[in-house]
Amino acid sequence: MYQKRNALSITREEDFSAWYKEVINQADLAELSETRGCIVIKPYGFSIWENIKSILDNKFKELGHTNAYFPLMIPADLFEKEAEHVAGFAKEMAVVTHHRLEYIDGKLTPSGKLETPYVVRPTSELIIGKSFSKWVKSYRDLPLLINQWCNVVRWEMRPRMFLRTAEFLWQEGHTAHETAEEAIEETIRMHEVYKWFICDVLKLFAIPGKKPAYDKFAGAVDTYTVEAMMQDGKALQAATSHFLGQNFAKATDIKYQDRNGNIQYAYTSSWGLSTRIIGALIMSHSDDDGLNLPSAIAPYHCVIIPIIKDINNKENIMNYCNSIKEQLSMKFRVLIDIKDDSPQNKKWNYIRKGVPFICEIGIKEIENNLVFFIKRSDNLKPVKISKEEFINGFGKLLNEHDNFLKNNNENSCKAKLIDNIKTVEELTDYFNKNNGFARVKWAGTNENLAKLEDLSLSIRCIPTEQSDTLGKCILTGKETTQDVIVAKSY
RNA sequence: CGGGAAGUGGCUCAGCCUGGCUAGAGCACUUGCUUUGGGAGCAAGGGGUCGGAGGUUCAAAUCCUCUCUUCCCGACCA
Repeated sequence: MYQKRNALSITREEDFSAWYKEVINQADLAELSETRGCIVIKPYGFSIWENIKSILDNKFKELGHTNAYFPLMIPADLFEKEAEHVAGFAKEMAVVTHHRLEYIDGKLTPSGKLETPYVVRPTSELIIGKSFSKWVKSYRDLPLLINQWCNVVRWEMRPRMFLRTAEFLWQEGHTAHETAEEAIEETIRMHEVYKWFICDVLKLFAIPGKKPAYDKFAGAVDTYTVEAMMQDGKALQAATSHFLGQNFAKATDIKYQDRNGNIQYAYTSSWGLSTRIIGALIMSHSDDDGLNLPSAIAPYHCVIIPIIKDINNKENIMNYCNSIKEQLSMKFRVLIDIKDDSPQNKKWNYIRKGVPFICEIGIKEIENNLVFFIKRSDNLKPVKISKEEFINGFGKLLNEHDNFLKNNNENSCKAKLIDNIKTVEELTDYFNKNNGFARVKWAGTNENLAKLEDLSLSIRCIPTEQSDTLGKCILTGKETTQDVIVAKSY
């Protein structure tokens, strides 16, 4: 006798953004902090980030990059060197102006004003460029392939957990090259890495492409983006890679002597992925029962809940659980939850945390050499199979889990990917009732962009895969072959 | 940053309009007993000074001013 109910108290249908917060809350990923606009990433949430970090870090190293660390605070005047760059970030910089606190009238007051203020890095092109300028003398020093895992600060006006916080964690890769071709090649290589990570590893639905010129990174020549679609049809910029040309090399004086003995400016690239991707994971795979995680980054692949009704069976049951764990632990992340709590509570907690497989092991399983488990991704389907079958087939089960997530997400997103819109009127019509990605023609000029802004829409990217068919620009009517993706975004 | 809403035990909220007994409820927590394979029940118990500062008043969670924070819409945002 039970009532069918969801693990969360609110559904996506009722209120998507309240649901989003509830998923985070119930899965114990993060909480608001004492500091405005900043979150505390709790252990379970952080272990997801650690898994993300470890996969990407290995990939970066495989491709020849090495990690280094640069200062958190950047002399503010360094930003004067790159006009476009500073214009892009000036409005959201935290500025350090004092180096001391004093009690004045019983209140802690900043004192010791700095001659030159510092900004807390919003990104590190300039400070890293300054180091590069010392490290690069000859073409033999190139390419220089550096990555940094760190935090950055952008004073955002409207914070949202993981999606937009004043401080966030990310990696930023910075490279310097002899030629523009090599720097572009590197930019695209890293763009491809992100595409692989986002689509193949995290199983998100995303469209890779280039940013329109007016929307590229401040100071870049070209920006490549992976635009992921969330369940509500909105776009989330999941990772970007920038070809910086010689702009930052000139600003920070990265010069080298080329093969002919001439002094040249290097060509640079930069690329980054942040904790925002955790927001994308939540908004792509989670459901009304909470989080649902792809195996690559799930803190636990399997949680085993011992069901001990009779204390005399405890040892037998624990031995059985341990033997399953031991055999799976070679390849998989397994937890036996021995906390003193009811098995039902445990189960529903792990459902909300998105553990792919939750096993319940009691005397019935032992007597019949079985494993009872539920599949998180398959509508909490209960399954009973032999212990050997479970252990030997666990890799396959995880694959199924991942495929289920991928297909489920892909199907729901593809339904929101439309390509039959030809006019602003049709666009208005569609977005009045729906959200999604509209693939439309755009001639590439900045005319009439306000028509999109009025609909709270923007050009998310110029997809790498183009249809190469001729059509009329949705904004100007000019003939063009160029396809772009138009959507609302986070 | 503009418009709107809200801050009361860990969480969700009632009380405020019309100031006045000891500030309430549900969930969570603790203890005990009975339970346990689709979210257990009963009983007892612990925990809040009402975001902060100032003001009005004999008296403030309640009225006034300022301030901080959060949420929603927008602008902004690689």
